[in-house]
Amino acid sequence: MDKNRKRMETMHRMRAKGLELFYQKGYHATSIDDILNELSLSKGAFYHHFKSKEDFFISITQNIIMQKVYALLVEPLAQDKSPIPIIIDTLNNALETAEHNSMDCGFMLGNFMTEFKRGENGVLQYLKDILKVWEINLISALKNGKSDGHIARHVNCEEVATYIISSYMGIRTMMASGNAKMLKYQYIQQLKAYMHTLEQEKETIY
Amino acid sequence: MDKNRKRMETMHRMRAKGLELFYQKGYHATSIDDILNELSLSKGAFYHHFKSKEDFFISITQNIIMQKVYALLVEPLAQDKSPIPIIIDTLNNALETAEHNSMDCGFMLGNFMTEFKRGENGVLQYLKDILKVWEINLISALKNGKSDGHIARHVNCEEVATYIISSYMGIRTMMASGNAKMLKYQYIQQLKAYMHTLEQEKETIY
DNA sequence: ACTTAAACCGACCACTTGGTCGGTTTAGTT
DNA sequence: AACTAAACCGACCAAGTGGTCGGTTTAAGT
Repeated sequence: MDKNRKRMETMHRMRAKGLELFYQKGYHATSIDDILNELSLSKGAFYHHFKSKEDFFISITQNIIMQKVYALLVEPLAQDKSPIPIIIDTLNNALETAEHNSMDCGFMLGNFMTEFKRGENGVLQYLKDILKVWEINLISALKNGKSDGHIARHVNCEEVATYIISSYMGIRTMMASGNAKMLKYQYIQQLKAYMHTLEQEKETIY
Repeated sequence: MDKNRKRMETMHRMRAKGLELFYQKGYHATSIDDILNELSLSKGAFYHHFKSKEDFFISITQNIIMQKVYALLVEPLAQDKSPIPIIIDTLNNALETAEHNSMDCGFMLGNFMTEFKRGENGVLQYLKDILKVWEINLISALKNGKSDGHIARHVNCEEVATYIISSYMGIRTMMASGNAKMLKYQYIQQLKAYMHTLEQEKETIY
């Protein structure tokens, strides 16, 4: 079935360009025609593949945004060493990517959560679910670090995960408004300081 | 001139309702008619007082948002004791307000900065300026704390301010998506832990 | 009472929006 | 080559959108 490949290809092109524009200009400020014009595709093609603008966005969320979050923030956590340097490196790398992307517009998940904050809308739940995956994996990495003696026993991993996520979401928003390089440096310095306070004191082990 | 009072009154009603709706639904998703209908005012009245939707929003920014940020985040910093409990209390209080407001939709400044992130737009600058005021006052409070021996000399106040602001912006975004109470608790616990690592060790003074 | 200038009204405009639909092209199947 | 079903086109629509403008009401100054 070559038809099916064509279908997938077209849908993917639409999703990729859709995400690009939604991310740059926001969901409400981006029209379907904006996307279609850049792809030289028609309304007919769009509504053949997606049943509405919202459905389209949800499809982007689950197909592309989810992957990006996994690749950038979740998978790097699965290394077999102390979670403290792992988390620092992961966030540092994520910010690096952002800093050197002149089109960076902040943390996708955070931006869209802000735009879809009004309750009833189904979209918000999908975004929250993805964030939850990150949170769970962060907590899990921290707990493993505790078992392995890298993190002090008194540390509350859930609290730490929340604190890390909040600071990351915030710094990404701030970086999107300019001065990314300095903000990133300042953030990472303090993240390091904070993370190292979670460390198991070496002396107390022996 | 009673005319002038009338003018101010009407403009203020428009701004207040405008901010309410912009904050709830977002700038692009809120039409001028939405605002006007709730106030039983007409397009004519609106464009008599404001030259455009954007001008209207800027006016809201400088008249209301700025005041709110001052009252909630800047002025409380001006107390004559260690900045560590001051900052903790200030943020705790700001989150308290948010938590008990069922209509809470996140950190206004952060939300609007996200929505206006595309450069050219003049609006972003006004928002950034307000955030800058908070930052400067935070730094200043921290530096005073250093002079007064409450904060260790090795602490980099600019970095700390950035880290505090980023975490606050992030947690507000997260709280707007539900579970506010627990998130607030977790955040404050870790904020305390972090802030206390900045403390001047009592022993070293004597 | 009359004037004047504001505050305000609401019909109107050009334009854009998300979405529809009858039709045409394209590519596998027989 | 004929058939079929998909992928795709583009004109069209109703419902808004931000913004305009000629007119009416209101209230202060004289």
